[in-house]
Amino acid sequence: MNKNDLRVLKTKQNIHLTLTNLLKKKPLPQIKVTELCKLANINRGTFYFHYQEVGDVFKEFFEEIMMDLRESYNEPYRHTKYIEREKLDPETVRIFHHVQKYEEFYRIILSKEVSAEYYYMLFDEIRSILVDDKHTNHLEEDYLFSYSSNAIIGLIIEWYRRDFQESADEMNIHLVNILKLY
Amino acid sequence: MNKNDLRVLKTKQNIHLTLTNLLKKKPLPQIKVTELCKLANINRGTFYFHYQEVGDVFKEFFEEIMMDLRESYNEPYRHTKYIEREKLDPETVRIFHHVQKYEEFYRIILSKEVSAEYYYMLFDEIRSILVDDKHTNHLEEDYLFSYSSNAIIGLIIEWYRRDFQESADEMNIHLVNILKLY
DNA sequence: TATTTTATCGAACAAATGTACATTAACTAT
DNA sequence: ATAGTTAATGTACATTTGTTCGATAAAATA
Repeated sequence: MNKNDLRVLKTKQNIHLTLTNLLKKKPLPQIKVTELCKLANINRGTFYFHYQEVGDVFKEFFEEIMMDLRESYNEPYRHTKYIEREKLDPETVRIFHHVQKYEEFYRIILSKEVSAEYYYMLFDEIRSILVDDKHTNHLEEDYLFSYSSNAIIGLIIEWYRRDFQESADEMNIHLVNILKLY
Repeated sequence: MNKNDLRVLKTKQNIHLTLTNLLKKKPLPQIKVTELCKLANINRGTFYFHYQEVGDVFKEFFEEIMMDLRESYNEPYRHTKYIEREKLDPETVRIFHHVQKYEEFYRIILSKEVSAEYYYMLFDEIRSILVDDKHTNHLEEDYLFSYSSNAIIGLIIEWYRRDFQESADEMNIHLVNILKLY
């Protein structure tokens, strides 16, 4: 299977587009392979040639989102000459803006109906970003990274459950307050 | 459907036992309704009379675990609205001991293959424990609760990924160190 | 004990899954 | 432009799902 083959590109692009449209109408777990293929006008065997389940298509969207997440985090560092930081400065955190940008996707990622796999993909991404900031093999800090990463996701979960009504800037303020006060 | 009917009790007990045995052989998502019913010697229609999917049976196990969690969650969380550093005593934090007690279940709950629903059930339980003694409608603290709850789950995730090799007491030390040092 | 209630069974059904294979059409490389 | 490659198709099949329904056996109740 050559991913540069025009037929493959065309098929995948077709599937991506169809899934995007379907996601506007119904939640991910309710979208069947049969339905997706019928709407995309491709053979069901073709789908199984590329993927195992509908969730695998969504994972390809996920990759792009995680790239943007990483870029969002590094963004403030590009505009400062003080690259070395002892700690994450909440005021420079862009993660909430990133979530807002991909709000519709995060509504799916954070919904309880989907596989937990997406959650852990998000967790791993945030965690590795924190780790990259400060290289260490110390066990205590390994736990700290998992603690901090998931704490931030905890804020995102709360934000999601409040239907993203607050702005990303307000979320940053929440984070700063929590870190300063407690 | 009368849950006190002996036939119901017998059927559910049968299904519970069969699922427990199956979980020793294969992960939850691979267990089919058909397979479960065949082994339990019950009609598939009977299963659908009580549940919608295999995961619903697992949720009944979950209820018991969450009850034990609530009982295990003693000081220093009970009388504080957040994790207060000064009052932390590793001896009094029982959540890691609780996880260790139900280790085999948490291996399922925290596995990426299952539905995210279990994760949020755990999240909600821990969060409500934090909230219970401090009734407040203050927005800032709502976020703090979600932040703290998920931070602790972050530690449990890291522990799970290290195959629960450390003791519950050692996990307590990690938690205390993180709260004191950072 | 007799009567009523209802959980369970067995069978049937449409729909979706997952896989397999020969054929066809689209693409690549020369 | 041609030949070789392979993605995509169409078809088939066994399995699972989710639901329905009448019959039956087991339980509740009086």
